[in-house]
Amino acid sequence: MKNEFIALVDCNSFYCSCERLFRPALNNKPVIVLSNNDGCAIARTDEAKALGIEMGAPYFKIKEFCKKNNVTVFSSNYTLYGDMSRRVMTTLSEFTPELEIYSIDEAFLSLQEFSDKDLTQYGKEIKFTVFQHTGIPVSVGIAPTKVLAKLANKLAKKNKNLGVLFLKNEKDIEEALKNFPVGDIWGIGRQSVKKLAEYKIKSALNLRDANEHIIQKILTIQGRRIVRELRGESCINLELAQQNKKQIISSRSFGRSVKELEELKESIANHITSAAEKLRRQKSLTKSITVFVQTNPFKNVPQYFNSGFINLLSGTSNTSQLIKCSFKVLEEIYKSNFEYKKCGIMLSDLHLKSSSQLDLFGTDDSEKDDCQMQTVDFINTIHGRGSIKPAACGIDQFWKMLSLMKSPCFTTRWSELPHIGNAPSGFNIRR
DNA sequence: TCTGGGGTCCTAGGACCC
DNA sequence: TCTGGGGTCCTAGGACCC
Repeated sequence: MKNEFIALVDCNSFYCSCERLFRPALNNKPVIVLSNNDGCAIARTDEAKALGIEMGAPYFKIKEFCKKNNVTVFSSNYTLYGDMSRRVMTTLSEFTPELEIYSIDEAFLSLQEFSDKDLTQYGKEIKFTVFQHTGIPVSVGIAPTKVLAKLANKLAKKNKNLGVLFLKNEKDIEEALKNFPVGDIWGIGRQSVKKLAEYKIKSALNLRDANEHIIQKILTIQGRRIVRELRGESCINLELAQQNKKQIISSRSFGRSVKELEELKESIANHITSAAEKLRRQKSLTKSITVFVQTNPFKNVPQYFNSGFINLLSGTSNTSQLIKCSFKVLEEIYKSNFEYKKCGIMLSDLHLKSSSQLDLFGTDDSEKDDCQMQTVDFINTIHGRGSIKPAACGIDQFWKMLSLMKSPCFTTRWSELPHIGNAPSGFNIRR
């Protein structure tokens, strides 16, 4: 076996841990964080899991239960989580020259340069330092491949006291795979579990020892890669550079049902505005805009789901132009007399602005447009997101989502900073 | 009353070409 | 009247992830 190892560091119940930072009285208590619109539970502390609250449980179904069991409930506060994530990742980058930020609460670290170290000890150091710097508890899994590191991390999470697991040789790996359900492996979802069950493949060890060709037939090339990774052969590389997005989606459910075209337009304009900001941030242009609208599938009312798209001759990242195009599509797919619950947009066919071609017959307003957009982005950076935006976005935003239990943006807004002497009970003032 | 949102990769199948 | 075969490109949809 090669002497190269990868660590996966994963924050424990990340969103809940962020909320707890400022309410230490909630330590060791059940806490959950809800999705947008206060729809369902998307993060749970161990105490909440122990009470039987499932991932994705609709809040309206567990509301009473939470009240009865003193579960503290938060709406999601992505500004806070994003900021804490940045701090965690900065700390992690001190431990390796090669870091892949995999998601808001997870990162892979190449430990190639440290193979002479005691990696269990190194894992403990990582865990301790992240906690010291940010207050966020993490678990660390270390193994020869990404799939095995993910697996080690899951096992590390079960061992609260240590929270670090290093699979250093064949024996450790075999031991870990033996009782590990195949469905808990990274990349094996529900459909794959069903297919594998037909071949009596139930544990990670079964999968590792299965015939590669058969696995490729039933799970495509991705499945085959997983088998190899389980055998300790690395075939999923670390992605060190932040990749540009290949598509940008913005969509959201409404706080209430929406019927009028004008109302949908306002929402679509907002989606376009935020997607276009992201597009400009990565210095790209889009050539294809998709718009979709949808009624509430959980409600017993006439259902309608439709989407349409428009292809542009030349790429753009200009918000006004994108709004104009999206309205055209929306008008085509809109039908009156439906109660809409959700709508959204997708920008695809993205390419770097530097490599774009001009529309042969179009007039080139791009310089003027660029200047205007740069000014808008600049003002919003200085004065906060949404300080200025197109009139089409509306002002009162009646359709806006619910977020009734949101914590303040402690770390990113001066106005929401905790005050000494005026703090809620159990408040922790941090530097 | 109340069920998230944003992404990627892979494959099958159609369109088209020679 | 004949009703091939191989190649490429594109897209929709499935599956999966956090």
